[in-house]
Amino acid sequence: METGQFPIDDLPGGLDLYRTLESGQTYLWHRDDGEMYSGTPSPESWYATVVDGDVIRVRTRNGILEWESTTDADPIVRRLVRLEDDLEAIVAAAPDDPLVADAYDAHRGMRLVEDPPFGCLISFICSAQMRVSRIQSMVSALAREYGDEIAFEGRTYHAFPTPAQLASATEAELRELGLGYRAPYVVRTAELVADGGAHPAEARDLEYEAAREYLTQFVGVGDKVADCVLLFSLGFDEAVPLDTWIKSAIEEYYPDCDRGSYAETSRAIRDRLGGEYAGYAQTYVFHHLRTGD
DNA sequence: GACCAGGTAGCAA
DNA sequence: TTGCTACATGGT
Repeated sequence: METGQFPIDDLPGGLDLYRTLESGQTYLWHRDDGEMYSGTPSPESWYATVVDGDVIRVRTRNGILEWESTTDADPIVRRLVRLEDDLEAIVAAAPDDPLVADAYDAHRGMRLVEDPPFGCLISFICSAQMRVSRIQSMVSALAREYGDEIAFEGRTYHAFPTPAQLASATEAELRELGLGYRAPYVVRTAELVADGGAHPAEARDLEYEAAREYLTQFVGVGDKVADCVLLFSLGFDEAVPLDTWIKSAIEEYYPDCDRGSYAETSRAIRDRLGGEYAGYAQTYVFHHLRTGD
């Protein structure tokens, strides 16, 4: 086992793992001590994920971010929870807006995540018309049924399935796991990636709106899911997914940003939320409104 | 038993 | 292009 740590005090803006990993941005982590999204974790509890076959566990205790892994996870942890982000500067540069300010104040230390592209893509295909706790259980089921098992420190972890592993699933099997009408979307998208027809990571090299358009070629991916993948996996911090919560926020707080179409409303709200880091503001507002605190 | 959840595909006009 | 509507499922 390899281990390491980061002093959180050295991170501008800090780090709140609970808010970062249980705010509905990522479904590729789980808490070792029980179910996600059901009560707050104890300070002792670990969050675990599998990246490229390596188990990575993290927790924060006494002002220290600790990790344990099957490999040298230092650079991986930095990337997954975006430790390099100057969160303090991002908050300081946020638009002068009461809702955004309240959201940032209420959830100090929440960072964006950077999920692996394929897992992120499938997660958000599953997310359509679903509550976050159920998305988590659907993604966990996919890992349990189709992903590699990896033993680490007396526990068994499940990697998110590769495109080929997921493409081997049938629609009927995935319906059995409770994916409902998303089942064929997941299978067809996995097949497309497994066959080499396209890969979500290829969107990284494109300009923002072209990248969003690129991602919609995957089955089950519309503008909103595409924005989630751009924001939570591909480094497009300006992406603002227009989900039900943000739409109601637009209706209540930014009615002039409602331009009818997704593309035009997206431009208006991105501009309103500060442009470059609009997605950061969106993630805080989403979490703030959804949790009510 | 409605109503809702980080929406999208398919089709008509 | 834009505007419907069907689509699964579990929790409140």
